[in-house]
Amino acid sequence: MNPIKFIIEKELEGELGRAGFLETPHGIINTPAFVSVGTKGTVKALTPEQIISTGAEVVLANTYHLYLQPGDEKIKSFGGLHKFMNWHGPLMTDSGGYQVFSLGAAYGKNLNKVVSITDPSLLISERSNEGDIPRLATIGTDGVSFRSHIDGSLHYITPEKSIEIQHNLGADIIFAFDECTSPTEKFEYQEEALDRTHRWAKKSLEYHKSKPNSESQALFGIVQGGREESLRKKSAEYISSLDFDGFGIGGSFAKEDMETAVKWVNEILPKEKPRHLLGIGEPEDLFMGVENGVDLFDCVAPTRRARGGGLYTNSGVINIGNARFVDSHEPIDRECGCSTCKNYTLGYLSHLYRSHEMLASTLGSIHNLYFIINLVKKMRQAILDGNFEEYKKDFLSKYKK
RNA sequence: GCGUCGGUGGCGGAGUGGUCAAUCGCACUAGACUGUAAAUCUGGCGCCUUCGGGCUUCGAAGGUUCGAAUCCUUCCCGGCGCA
Repeated sequence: MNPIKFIIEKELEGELGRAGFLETPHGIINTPAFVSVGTKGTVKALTPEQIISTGAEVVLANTYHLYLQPGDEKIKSFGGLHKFMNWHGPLMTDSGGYQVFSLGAAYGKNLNKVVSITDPSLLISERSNEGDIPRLATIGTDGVSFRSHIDGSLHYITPEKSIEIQHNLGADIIFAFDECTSPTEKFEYQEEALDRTHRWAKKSLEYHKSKPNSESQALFGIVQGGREESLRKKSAEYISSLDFDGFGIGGSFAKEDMETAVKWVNEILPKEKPRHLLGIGEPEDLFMGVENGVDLFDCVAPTRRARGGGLYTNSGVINIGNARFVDSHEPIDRECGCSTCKNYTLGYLSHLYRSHEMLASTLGSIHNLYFIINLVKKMRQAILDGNFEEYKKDFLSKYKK
């Protein structure tokens, strides 16, 4: 039997977008949904009770990080990650594929998940001028060797190993091991990396299906292919030909390529299975994704930004560290219904932030997660109500990037 | 009063003849952040600037020197010790 069930309630007319829900062994996720990121088994600065208070329905943890510390066997001995972290709702784990990128090609460089191709320094293939900074991840044929960023120890992760770890962690939805590539890579490299991701996808799936965990844990295959139309389509076709329970759309994007990549892929992926746009989550990108048939998003932005003082408002992100908030008696956003906005002033948050109090991170993360999660919930409702386009226009006209 | 050590940019604190508008923290200020190497990182932080540079600074005033935050003299202020 299938570990998850995906139901589409309504579709956007003339578009790929849809609203529905996803049943998992630990509860329902209403889609489209924003997944809060809890890499090391904790959404930084928040207790599970506080996570729930933001409206979050699902959390995404990370295979690589938890394997290194405290170890997947350890977590298994505590009854799995749900119990270990006291999150009893739907849980996902990423495969460690992103760390192939962040600790590999992107390590020590000015390369991020979303880059601007207008930055000329990034147009130089990072593969051509190696040497200065040693990578922590090196790609081999069958897997990736990682040098632990914690203690320097060496670890080799294969698709099978990634799935084995994810079985021990026990999340409801797990991901195939993939290679996230940079958009600055040449076509030849993208093609080579894609072949590898496809081989790894097949191996991930075969290993998963050979274990009883496949009864209780869903496995999503990941589409890659960089910014190349031919590769994206080839990947979407290949990954959908395999018996995955759902799909991830991966890759580091040039901002201007994101929409086309999502479109190319979602036009091909079978519509009856859920799609997760990996690591994307700024407001304008969420609208783009929802409109183009993405059901799930995750992003570190709300929690990471909060820790750095960035807070979402309906008119754009503000920096709580700025001098103009010191004397403000206003909430972050008058229209926000989160507990931070209901109970605290910008002046107080400014004080907490300036004095490096940890409550600044907590209150900021509650607000940011609430803001983004609710933004996607409103998009979902707008699809159901048939006014998505109006809602999108209204929001984006006020929101300044 | 005598002796002694010290007075550097908002603060702490380097520097002890040129490469010093002055290392470094902190504070301040602005920016970045998209499957978390991230409670992180990057700029700016005397004044002016056509961004080449120009101008005024290291308790105060004199002096030595081609050149002084750095050496000398006197004064002012502070710590400590002895009376």
